[in-house]
Amino acid sequence: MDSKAFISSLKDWVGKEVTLSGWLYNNRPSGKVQFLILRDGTGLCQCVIERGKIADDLYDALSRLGQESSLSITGTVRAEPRSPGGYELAACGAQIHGPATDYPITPKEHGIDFLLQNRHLHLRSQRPWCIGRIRHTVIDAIRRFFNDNGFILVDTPIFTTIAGEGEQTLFEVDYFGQPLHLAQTGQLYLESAAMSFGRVYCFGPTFRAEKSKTRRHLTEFWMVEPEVAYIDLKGLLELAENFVTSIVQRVLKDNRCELETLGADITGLEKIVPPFVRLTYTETADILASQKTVDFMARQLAEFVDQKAKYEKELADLEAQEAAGGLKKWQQEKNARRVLELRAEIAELEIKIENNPKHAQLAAGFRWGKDLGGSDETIISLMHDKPVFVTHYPRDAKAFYMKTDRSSGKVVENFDLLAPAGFGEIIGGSLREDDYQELFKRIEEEGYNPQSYQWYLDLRKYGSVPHGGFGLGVERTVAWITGEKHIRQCIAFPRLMDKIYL
RNA sequence: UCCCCGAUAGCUCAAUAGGUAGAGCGAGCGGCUGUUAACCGCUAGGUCGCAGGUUCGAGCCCUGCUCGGGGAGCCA
Repeated sequence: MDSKAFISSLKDWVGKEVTLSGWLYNNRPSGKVQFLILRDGTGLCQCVIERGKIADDLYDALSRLGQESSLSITGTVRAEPRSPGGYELAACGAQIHGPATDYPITPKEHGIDFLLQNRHLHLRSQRPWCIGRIRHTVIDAIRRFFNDNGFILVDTPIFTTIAGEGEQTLFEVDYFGQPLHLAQTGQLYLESAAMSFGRVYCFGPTFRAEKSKTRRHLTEFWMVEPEVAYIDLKGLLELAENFVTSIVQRVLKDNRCELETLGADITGLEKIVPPFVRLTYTETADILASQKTVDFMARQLAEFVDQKAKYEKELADLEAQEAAGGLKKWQQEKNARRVLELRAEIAELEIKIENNPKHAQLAAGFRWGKDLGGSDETIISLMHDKPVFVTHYPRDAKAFYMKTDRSSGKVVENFDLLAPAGFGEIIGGSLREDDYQELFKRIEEEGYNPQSYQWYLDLRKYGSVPHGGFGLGVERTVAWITGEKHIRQCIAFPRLMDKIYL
């Protein structure tokens, strides 16, 4: 008797006969035995097919089967360290469902454009699979954290009339003849819900028409936003650090295997526990313009140059070996692979070497009053191995709804959270201006029409309370945790500036 | 909107100083009892992004365009 099983639970089936259904990941046939790697969505398993144990014509059909053909294999489970998941299947039967030929994505390297053109298939590959599973954990941890801490979920509208940040980064839509735009934040709606439930959060897609072609930007991304009544900035920072810590700890617990496959910095993630670093904007500005940063950037540059020289030497050595000849075929192959890796690393370093002086110059020229740029955030986050809160930005550089710090008048009670090791911003948040007159003034200063904000102003008219919240970008969080360089890999179907593949 | 880089076989990349295009993978066929992006042999596969120009001769040099990558601004 055989039973249906999933690869992730094979440890419970050792010695028993089961049927696995999935897709062919790779096949290594030989005359008398073939090793067939099956993936079923829960993992990879090596299936051993011996000639004689199954019908000859089935054996031959299997050996000719193309990558990603769908099939079921029946066999006995046994522990086998040489199999990807630690267990293998000694096959006694198989059924081919959908043979595939010429699957475009091979086990070799591909360029990013090709992979995005084939994103519908690329999702089956190891890296997207690992990242997708971690994303699932991150989202589950987010919901659990808020649900377990007394937050009520409020779904805010996607078609909206109201702008959170500046007015220029919105996607306009024609709503039965009326111009509307896609939500770039649920925050303003959430503030009114917080006055009902006390602690609320919203979680959904967010749309921004920013023309940013960088590895940190998508035009459609997922953001979770908590909003809390009766909270001060100190409380908000504590909430944020407990929140981020809970996400990281959950991934460490549930997805260690995926993190290892991806080559993520697990020891770095293990350091993510409260308290995080706290800096004010003013302190940050001083650091950026200081000799410390000049030295830091110089040291970074020297490291890059040094590393590049090392890679170049290795590359030259490999090429010399190649030219000398006499290498075994497999050694040539291995070298060729390393050469590709080295070229990619060198290209990456060249970009860093090129950007370093520009970023150093931007930092050195930093003057109080400017918003922190992406490169400035990178520098600060590179200096720490824990997340960094930067608080109290200049009022003029920030959105109208942020609460002016009453002790200075020039800064707002806000914060950004920078993920460590150079990743940069994953959270932006603030206390909200809760005084009617102050808020009205700010709306006018920004040139907005107060009438559009009538209901928002109402919240300050009827029982206003100190309150605040923040937004965490899911893809950025996933990219930081997984060590993925580009956030387009952290969502199944990314929307990029000027580009939608599928 | 601005700055930098790139486009050669289905894929990833080579082509020294301008001299009529190569490798690996993938595909097809054959071989191999345990492989780990297996290995060995053979076969097929290219209008060098597009349009001009320089030259006896252009993948390589020049101009324009298209597409892609990275970065600045802005931000999650």
